[in-house]
Amino acid sequence: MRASVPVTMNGLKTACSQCNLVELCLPFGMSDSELHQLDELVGGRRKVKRQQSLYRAGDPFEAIYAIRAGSFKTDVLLEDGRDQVTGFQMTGEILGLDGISTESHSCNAVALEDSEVCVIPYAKLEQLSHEVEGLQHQFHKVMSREIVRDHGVMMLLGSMRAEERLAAFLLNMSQRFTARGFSAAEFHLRMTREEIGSYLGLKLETVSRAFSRFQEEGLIAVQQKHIRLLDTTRLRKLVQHQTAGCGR
Amino acid sequence: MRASVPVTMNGLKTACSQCNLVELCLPFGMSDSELHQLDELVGGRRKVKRQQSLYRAGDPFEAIYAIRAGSFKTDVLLEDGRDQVTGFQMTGEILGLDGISTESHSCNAVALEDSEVCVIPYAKLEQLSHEVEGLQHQFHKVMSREIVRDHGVMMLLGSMRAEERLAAFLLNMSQRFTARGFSAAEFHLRMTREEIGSYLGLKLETVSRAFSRFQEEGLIAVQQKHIRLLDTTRLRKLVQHQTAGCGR
DNA sequence: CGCTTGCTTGATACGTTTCAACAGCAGTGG
DNA sequence: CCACTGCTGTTGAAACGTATCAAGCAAGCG
Repeated sequence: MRASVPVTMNGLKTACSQCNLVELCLPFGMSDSELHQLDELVGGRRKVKRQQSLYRAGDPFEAIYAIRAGSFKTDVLLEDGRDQVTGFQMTGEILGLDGISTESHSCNAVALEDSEVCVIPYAKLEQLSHEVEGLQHQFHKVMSREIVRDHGVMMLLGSMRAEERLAAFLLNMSQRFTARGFSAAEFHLRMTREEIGSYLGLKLETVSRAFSRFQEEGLIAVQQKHIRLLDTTRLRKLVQHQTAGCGR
Repeated sequence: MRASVPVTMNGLKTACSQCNLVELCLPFGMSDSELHQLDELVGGRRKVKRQQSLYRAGDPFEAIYAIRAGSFKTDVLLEDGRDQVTGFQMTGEILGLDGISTESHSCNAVALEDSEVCVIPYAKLEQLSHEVEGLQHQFHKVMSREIVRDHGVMMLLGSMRAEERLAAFLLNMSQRFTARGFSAAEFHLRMTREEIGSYLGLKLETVSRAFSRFQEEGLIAVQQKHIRLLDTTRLRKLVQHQTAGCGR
């Protein structure tokens, strides 16, 4: 067993075994003894200020990142200026998996608020995967989960209407806040209407209108970025396309 | 080194070292010696007839599949009957990665023509990943590539118009046929207009109209499912949104 | 305080869906 | 062999949802 645990400049331990996010993060489900074997996994921490990027498309791929605090968005840019937000990430979630395939990142990861990540050098992850039973499997699960989530977004973008998309988005957010010990019914969105719109394949005005409509109908209470879900049952029904339906 | 190589009922070898699809498939980039270590990887082959499914959403996850011959689509179904094609897969591509996360499949994989896959038991893959340097990394690349591809589809669904989507689809198809040694300019689509539409987030009529429009403008020649690309340059420009653009 | 940024709301324009009719082709069976 | 049937694809006209353009409001900040 190792004697020392890596320490950041500010003196904080970076060991997974000391982290309270284990059950949300890469080491989920691993035994205590396995957890201690991961002490070396994290190369260090990195702070990222709001609006700054953790990595940009084209950057060489060297590490993946576990969000320790704060939140991020990932987006892809087209030459003509259009961009598409491909996801929002919260604490415990893993960033940078897109980089493995070409050894350079294919999207930008931008902090939505002042944030901090654990840097997990990919070489170290591969190496430890050989030694620590369970790490490999857990890592595969993380990647697979990202694929499944992306399929969900494709479903949303490909076959839902504006209000259904927003309802699905809000319920997804609520569920993820809940998993982190926050209120399921009341939360603060860190992203702008434009970013939500980009993620949902809508213009910001459409997002705004959908918010207003939900509020009129008593489904939610909106105050800028602060959201309260008032009727999750009806919200859930919306996603499943109760409405007679036509248009797109 | 092993003496015997697994053999299917019809007497065909299932070893990757004997397969002509290596450079498209999971073992891509591996050394000859590594390749021989993979002889045990493939548990067997399985034939899937047109319209039949390789696995269905909810099925327990046990193996991933490498397409040996033929092609597939994957799709997700919503309770209300709507479905979304999440991808089309060709020879050498890997199916079933979505199942790792929850240990059960989250989508359906349906053969677009009579096809055959190599069954790769996931337990065996995990085990061999420990032994064979390079397999683990290659597998990660395959998963990462799927994530990157999905982001591309999200971009397409979220911020392109009908004709841009179809152009992107055709160019993608062309590129994949080329990688398999087929003509880049002339190919046969295995999927219906409805399936293309579902994948692109459009109705089949819209897909049909876009095909007709491309034909009128001399970009392509369409005969049912047989497509000839006549002007890939202009097709490529279309994707990059040359058109002034409004609407969605 | 004026400035900027993010959000809301309205009127109009546009692209895609919807509904509907029809054509082409394959498979079936009289 | 040729109706018959079902499936896939094409095309047109109208309806609908979302984008666009534009104006105004609220909040945050130097």
